[in-house]
Amino acid sequence: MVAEFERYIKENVKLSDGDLELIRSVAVERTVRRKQLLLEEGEVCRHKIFICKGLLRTYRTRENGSEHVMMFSPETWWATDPESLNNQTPSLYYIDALEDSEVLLWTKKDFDMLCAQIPALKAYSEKLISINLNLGRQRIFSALSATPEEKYDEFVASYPNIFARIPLHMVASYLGVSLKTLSRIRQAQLKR
Amino acid sequence: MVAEFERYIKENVKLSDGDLELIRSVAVERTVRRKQLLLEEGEVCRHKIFICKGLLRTYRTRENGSEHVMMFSPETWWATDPESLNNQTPSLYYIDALEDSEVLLWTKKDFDMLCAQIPALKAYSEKLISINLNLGRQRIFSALSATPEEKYDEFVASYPNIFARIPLHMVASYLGVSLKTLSRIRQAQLKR
DNA sequence: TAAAAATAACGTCAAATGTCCGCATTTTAC
DNA sequence: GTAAAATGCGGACATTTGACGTTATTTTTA
Repeated sequence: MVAEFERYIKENVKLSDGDLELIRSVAVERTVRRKQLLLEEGEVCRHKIFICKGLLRTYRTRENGSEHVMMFSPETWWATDPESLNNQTPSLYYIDALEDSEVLLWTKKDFDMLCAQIPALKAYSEKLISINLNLGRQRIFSALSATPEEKYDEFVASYPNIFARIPLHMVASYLGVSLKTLSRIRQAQLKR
Repeated sequence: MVAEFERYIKENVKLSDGDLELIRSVAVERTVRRKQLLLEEGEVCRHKIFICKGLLRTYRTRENGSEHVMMFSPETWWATDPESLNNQTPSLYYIDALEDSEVLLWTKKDFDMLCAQIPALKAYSEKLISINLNLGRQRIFSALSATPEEKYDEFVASYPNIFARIPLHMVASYLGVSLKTLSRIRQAQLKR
């Protein structure tokens, strides 16, 4: 399971063998079964999660119980609730597995230590944050300005790999439209 | 004009007198008239902007010319396009002044230098980024799950100060609803 | 101060969207 | 292997929303 992470991290961060060993030494391996939760609302998020294999979903609910998908995390991506993790406050999010998955976990304490020891990792971590910020902005703009069909097309084009692996009602939830609307869009596109 | 910034920064970052002087020495003061642009689509964003006085708006347009407000920045807030600033790529955004404003500007180069020299500033900058990330997430969740009326109520409650200073059609644009819908909501609330 | 622009409400109408329902098919779990 | 659950389509209906045009009022600008 660690092999996937090694490949990923070597591609993205220039590390000495010692650095890599250090990072690995504080990582915890874990397998997660489909539908299993890694984080629950109200709980304090304890880890940064790297997905070696599988697919995670981060979502949030409203008082009425409706679920709203914030993010999908397939292999070689990360998942966590940074707000809860950094501030040690109860999380508003759920993270669960859409497929049986293999993940690596780091506690905040250990990850902070790693960043302090390994400047290149710290820099990469900052880069990821900045990418996330941009993706978030893009999504807000899309939510404000795009039609449901445009949102759908964007999603399929941006995440073809993920798209094929998740049920449509979760795509709808991610896009902020009803499954009904998504069905209609797909029907209309089929007829062309 | 610098006085506002001094008060702000002293409240939030522990700085030596020398640090403060250094930060000030590379800042450029500028006054902006209402409707004037500080950043235009296609241009590379050159500055981090601190608003001492006034109100800025960051927005983006679609091919059809529609405007979508990403952010309002009143006094003691910041504005910039981090993506364009960091990567020196053409921006997708406009930044303009909704009121006659007074701002301080730092180039990326100078701000990077400041962060390298002053760890406390770097840390604060990171904290701001993380706050922004959380606000972005919150807004996405709201876009996905809230009704127009809930979005409106949230906005008024969260930014009462800003709300009173901007035209309703810009509130509507920020919320991602039409002015018509916003009018209806307000009328309905008046009748209660 | 007068003309022009911006702002926001309102009415009407058509289109888009959501909710609720059932149904068929596939997938999952015991 | 079978029962149960999940998935996704479709119809009917009510509601919401947006587009467009009009008007009144306020604000800006020359």
